[in-house]
Amino acid sequence: MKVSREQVALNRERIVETAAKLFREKGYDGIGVADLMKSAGLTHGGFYGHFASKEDLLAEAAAHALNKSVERWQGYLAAGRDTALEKISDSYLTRQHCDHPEKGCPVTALGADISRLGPKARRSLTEGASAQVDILAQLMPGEDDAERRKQALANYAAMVGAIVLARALDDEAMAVDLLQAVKDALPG
Amino acid sequence: MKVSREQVALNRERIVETAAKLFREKGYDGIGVADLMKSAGLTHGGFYGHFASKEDLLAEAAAHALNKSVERWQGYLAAGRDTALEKISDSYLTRQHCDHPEKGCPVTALGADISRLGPKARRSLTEGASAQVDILAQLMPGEDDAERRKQALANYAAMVGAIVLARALDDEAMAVDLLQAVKDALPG
DNA sequence: ATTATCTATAGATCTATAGATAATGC
DNA sequence: ATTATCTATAGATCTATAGATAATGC
Repeated sequence: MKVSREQVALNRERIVETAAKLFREKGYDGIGVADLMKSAGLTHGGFYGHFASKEDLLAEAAAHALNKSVERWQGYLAAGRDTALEKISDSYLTRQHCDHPEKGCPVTALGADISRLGPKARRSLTEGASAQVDILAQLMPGEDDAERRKQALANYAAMVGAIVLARALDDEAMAVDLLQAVKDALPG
Repeated sequence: MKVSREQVALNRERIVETAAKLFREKGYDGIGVADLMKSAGLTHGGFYGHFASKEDLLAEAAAHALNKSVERWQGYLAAGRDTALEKISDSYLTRQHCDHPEKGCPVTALGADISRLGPKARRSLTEGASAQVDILAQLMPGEDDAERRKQALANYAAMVGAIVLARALDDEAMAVDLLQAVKDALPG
């Protein structure tokens, strides 16, 4: 039942990607290690050869998902500073994002869970959020870097809050209004 | 072991208040019915005489906590339209609020959990959030009601996002910057 | 007599570990 | 020979229910 080193690496990556999806969809406590490994095509007991604990996996899964998000924003930035903010906002502030947490921003789906967990998971989230704020800061108006970073922080908070709220609301019209209000409040 | 009708009502209220505190502190899945009842000074089995399910209790606990928050904001509003927004922001956008989710805004502590639960819990959150947005709308600049509501929605999202993010961050300085950035972005 | 709370438990989870198995890689 | 994954299980939870108990309120 041993597999090649290459397969080990693929299995580990598969566990991380499955976890990134299922944790965002169901929350940290909403999916167990056994079901998660089953989704990844492996058995329960094999998990602990790859990770020391479920919490360690969350830290890695959050980092993985945040990295992909950061890379996408960097792509928007590289494609042109004048359209990047619009691309970010058009992908982030949508019903599509609300309806698919499993593919969306880990901060909105897992922020509250992570705030109750240990330093590893919180570090992953902090690094991802910092990177996203840094990108936003390059797209903000402002006299100096400090002012642009301040604008980036405030607008990032609004984007995160809009998705958390819109997902929890039982009022479709209000959710749509909320997304639009935050979109229209962005600079530019 | 039967108690008076008055005591029944007090016990029920005690369960709701204990739940409002513990759910916000530990998350919906972070506290069990047995421990919750123990904290309220009752036994596990007694719970199901008061509530049909754990999820029903969350809906009631969230409504209870949101009502208290709404009443506080209404108090600020009644005390003077010119200082109300500052009072709201000074109580909401603080480290104190970040450090004490058990006494804080239920949207920030339970929004992600509630978005995965049934209509009762989501309805409670929607009604509370709507009431808070209505209050904020009265404190926003703008030509007409629609414009003020739009401002209120965007600023409410920023406040919610700031707390969710600041709690999850592993970087004290960044958390403080974030709270200040949202505070400074409020109108007035 | 009614009923709110109690004790006890069913049945289903959960994380983590122990030891067996079998394929890789020296 | 080493080791990645497997099966099986320990031990601790979890929600919800059944039936006993004892105090209220007719």
